[in-house]
Amino acid sequence: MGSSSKNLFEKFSNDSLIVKGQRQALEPGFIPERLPHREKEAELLAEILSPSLKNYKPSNVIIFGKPGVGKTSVVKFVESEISKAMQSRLDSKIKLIDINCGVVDNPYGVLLAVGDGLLESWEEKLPFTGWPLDKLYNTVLEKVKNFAGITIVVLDEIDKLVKKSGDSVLYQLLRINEVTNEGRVCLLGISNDLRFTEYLDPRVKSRLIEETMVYNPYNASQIYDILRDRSLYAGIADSIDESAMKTCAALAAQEHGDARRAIDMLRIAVELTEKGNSKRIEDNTIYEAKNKLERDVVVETVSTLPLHSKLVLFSISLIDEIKNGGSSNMGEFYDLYERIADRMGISGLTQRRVADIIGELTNLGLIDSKVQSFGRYGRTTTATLNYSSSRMKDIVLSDEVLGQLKDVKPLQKSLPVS
DNA sequence: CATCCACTGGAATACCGGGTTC
DNA sequence: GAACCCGGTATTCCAGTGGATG
Repeated sequence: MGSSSKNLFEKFSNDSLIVKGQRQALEPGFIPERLPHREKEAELLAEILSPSLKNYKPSNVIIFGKPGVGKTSVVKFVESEISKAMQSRLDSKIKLIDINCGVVDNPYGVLLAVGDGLLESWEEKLPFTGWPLDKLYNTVLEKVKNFAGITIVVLDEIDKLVKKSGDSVLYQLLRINEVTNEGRVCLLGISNDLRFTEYLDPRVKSRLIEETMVYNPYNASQIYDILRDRSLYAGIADSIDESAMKTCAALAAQEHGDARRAIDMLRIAVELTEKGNSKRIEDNTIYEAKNKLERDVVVETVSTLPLHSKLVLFSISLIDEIKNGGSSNMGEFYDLYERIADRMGISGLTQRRVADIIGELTNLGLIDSKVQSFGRYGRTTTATLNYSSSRMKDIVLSDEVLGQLKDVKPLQKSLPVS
């Protein structure tokens, strides 16, 4: 590489022309001290959880709301307030345990996280696999008893956990309070999906959902206030056009009132402006940022796909290409997929599995798919690409292993016109 | 209303990482 | 430390099902 005398990081560490405050205020994980338009929610949640300060078990709570409506922020905020309040009350014993069920979505993992959360500093961590579940459960139970305080378990994206692994862990955690009086467990669930409770056993449901809160999407002016607040933290308020901020808020409001998205857009707009050595963020910077964000999301999701999913996507792209944007059915893309896998010396998955992969790709928004029935002639799943086939191909082919497919063309077999 | 294709749910299998037992 | 137990994950295997059309 270059051997310039400059330090590699020099050009990155220069003071920004735009960001004069905390840059983290524009990052996804940032928890501000103020929560514009969520003050009441934070207060209510604090009220619900307040018995814990007096060593009583608070009601279990579920918070519902679409992505980016401040659920996690409110919870994190209230958590930190509880921690602060605890310091002035020596009589309260509270343990806060955060579990992201998007990452940990199986019973073992959840129990493990609770157990590890209750670990005394000198204790060894629990094994992350190997133990029978009941043994793990019993150790966790012991730890709850030993702690003899209020253990608040926050289950972010709890709907994912339930959809994947059922409600058995929830049942176990809830049961702790019936098995012992030394130490209480309080569950706080956060869910994107209003209907996930349908998957719950009625007994779990009634005990888990003692309180519910529903957070509504933000409207444009609320998002504007949030952006304004963040831009103050980040010290960029002077560098951004009023109308750019409004545009940013309006764009995000259109998409389900997702404040996270608005902040992402703002952050990218800042980065673009810095790269362009410009000093002001204007309307068009926001539009650029929006495009970049969308591109990045597609690249990110496609490039992290498992090999076979990529192959399936690639097959659909190829067919899309030769059909000039047409959709393809299971017969077509499965056939092609098998040939491609064969050519790479990989054994192809069964059609059953590919059907599931189609479902996954559809959930990710990369393709659209639906089952079509042709009556007497059976039925099939048809898939349509949501992005241009050339772009999709490029992204898939950027995979190390898949680069060798650059020259692959689908054999021009009989492709029935739909 | 039978028919046809493949969709679909669930059980079965294989494999992995890691603890436990003797 | 070999053999076995345990739970998780990925995939296959199999049988039952769906639904428009002819």
